[in-house]
Amino acid sequence: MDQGLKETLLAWYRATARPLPWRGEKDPYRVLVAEVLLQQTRAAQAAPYYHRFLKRFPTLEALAQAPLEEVLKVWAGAGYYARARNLHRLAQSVSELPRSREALLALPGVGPYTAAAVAALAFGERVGVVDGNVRRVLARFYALEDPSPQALWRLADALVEGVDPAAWNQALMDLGALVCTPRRPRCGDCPLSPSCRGREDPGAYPRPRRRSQKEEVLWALVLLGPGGVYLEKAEAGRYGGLYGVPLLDEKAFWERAKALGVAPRFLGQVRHELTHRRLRVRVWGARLEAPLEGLQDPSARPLSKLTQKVLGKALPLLAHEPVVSLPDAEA
DNA sequence: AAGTCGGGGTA
DNA sequence: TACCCAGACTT
Repeated sequence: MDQGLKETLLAWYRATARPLPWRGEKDPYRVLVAEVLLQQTRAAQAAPYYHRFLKRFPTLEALAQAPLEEVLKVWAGAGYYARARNLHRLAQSVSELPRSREALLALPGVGPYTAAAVAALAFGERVGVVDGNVRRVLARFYALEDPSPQALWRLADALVEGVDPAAWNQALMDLGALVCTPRRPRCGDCPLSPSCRGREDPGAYPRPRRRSQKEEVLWALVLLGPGGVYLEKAEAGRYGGLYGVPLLDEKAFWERAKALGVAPRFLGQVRHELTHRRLRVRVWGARLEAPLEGLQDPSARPLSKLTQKVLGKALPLLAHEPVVSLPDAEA
């Protein structure tokens, strides 16, 4: 790509840039928060969380001093909760963000993309940034069916010569998001189109990755009693750090119901889609008249969207359920 | 290298 | 429905 074409893309960017909340931001902490939120997340989806997060945790120090549960409450709904846990750990591990890509890469939750993005956008380091958009733009421009990450990073680093790193990298990402889209790219509006080797068959570059989606059936136990809903905190792994109703396979579900001494009834089903899983949750519940350790107010805890769906199904039904006496736990 | 981790948008 | 999104970490 010659210098003239780069200038053309930069001019397109100046005229077309999306007015995103973090656009032009130079404060490294705020850039970091944006980049972590943007991992595998569309800009439009990340934007409201970006505002909420920075209002509640305006500085690295404020984040470090907050309890993890508070951090997760702000993150709740955004998905990939390890990002929030890692960001919190990061804040507690350094008092100031390092200024180089190399040093940033050592931080928890900061991989090649985030390290390069913070280095280039906040500190102006001359490094290329490769995200899903840039991968697609470069694969098409150079007609690469299955480019290796190493090849893409080398290309991106080479391309940032002679341009402003912050503007250039964001221009490439915006081009991918607005024009060089995965399907039906708008080649007629693309400033790179005259030199693009993939223009005749953009769908071929890069080759689509197929992913399998597995079915998973889970059983949810919703107990409503004095003091609220029975919630437990998930450990590491899926929904780690968040609160939710017990979500188990069939066998464990009945064991748990027996251990808690409850006789739940079927309330309905909830579907939930993840990238690699198709969850079908059978929702069972009961009302309790006696207090039970673990009954609490769900709105006071960080909850996943899945838990919100399950509660949304169960609570209206349980609210009309007559209070039944607890069966004997030994029965 | 392959699996796992959320949730939502698009064609 | 299938694929993807301003990826990172574990196995």
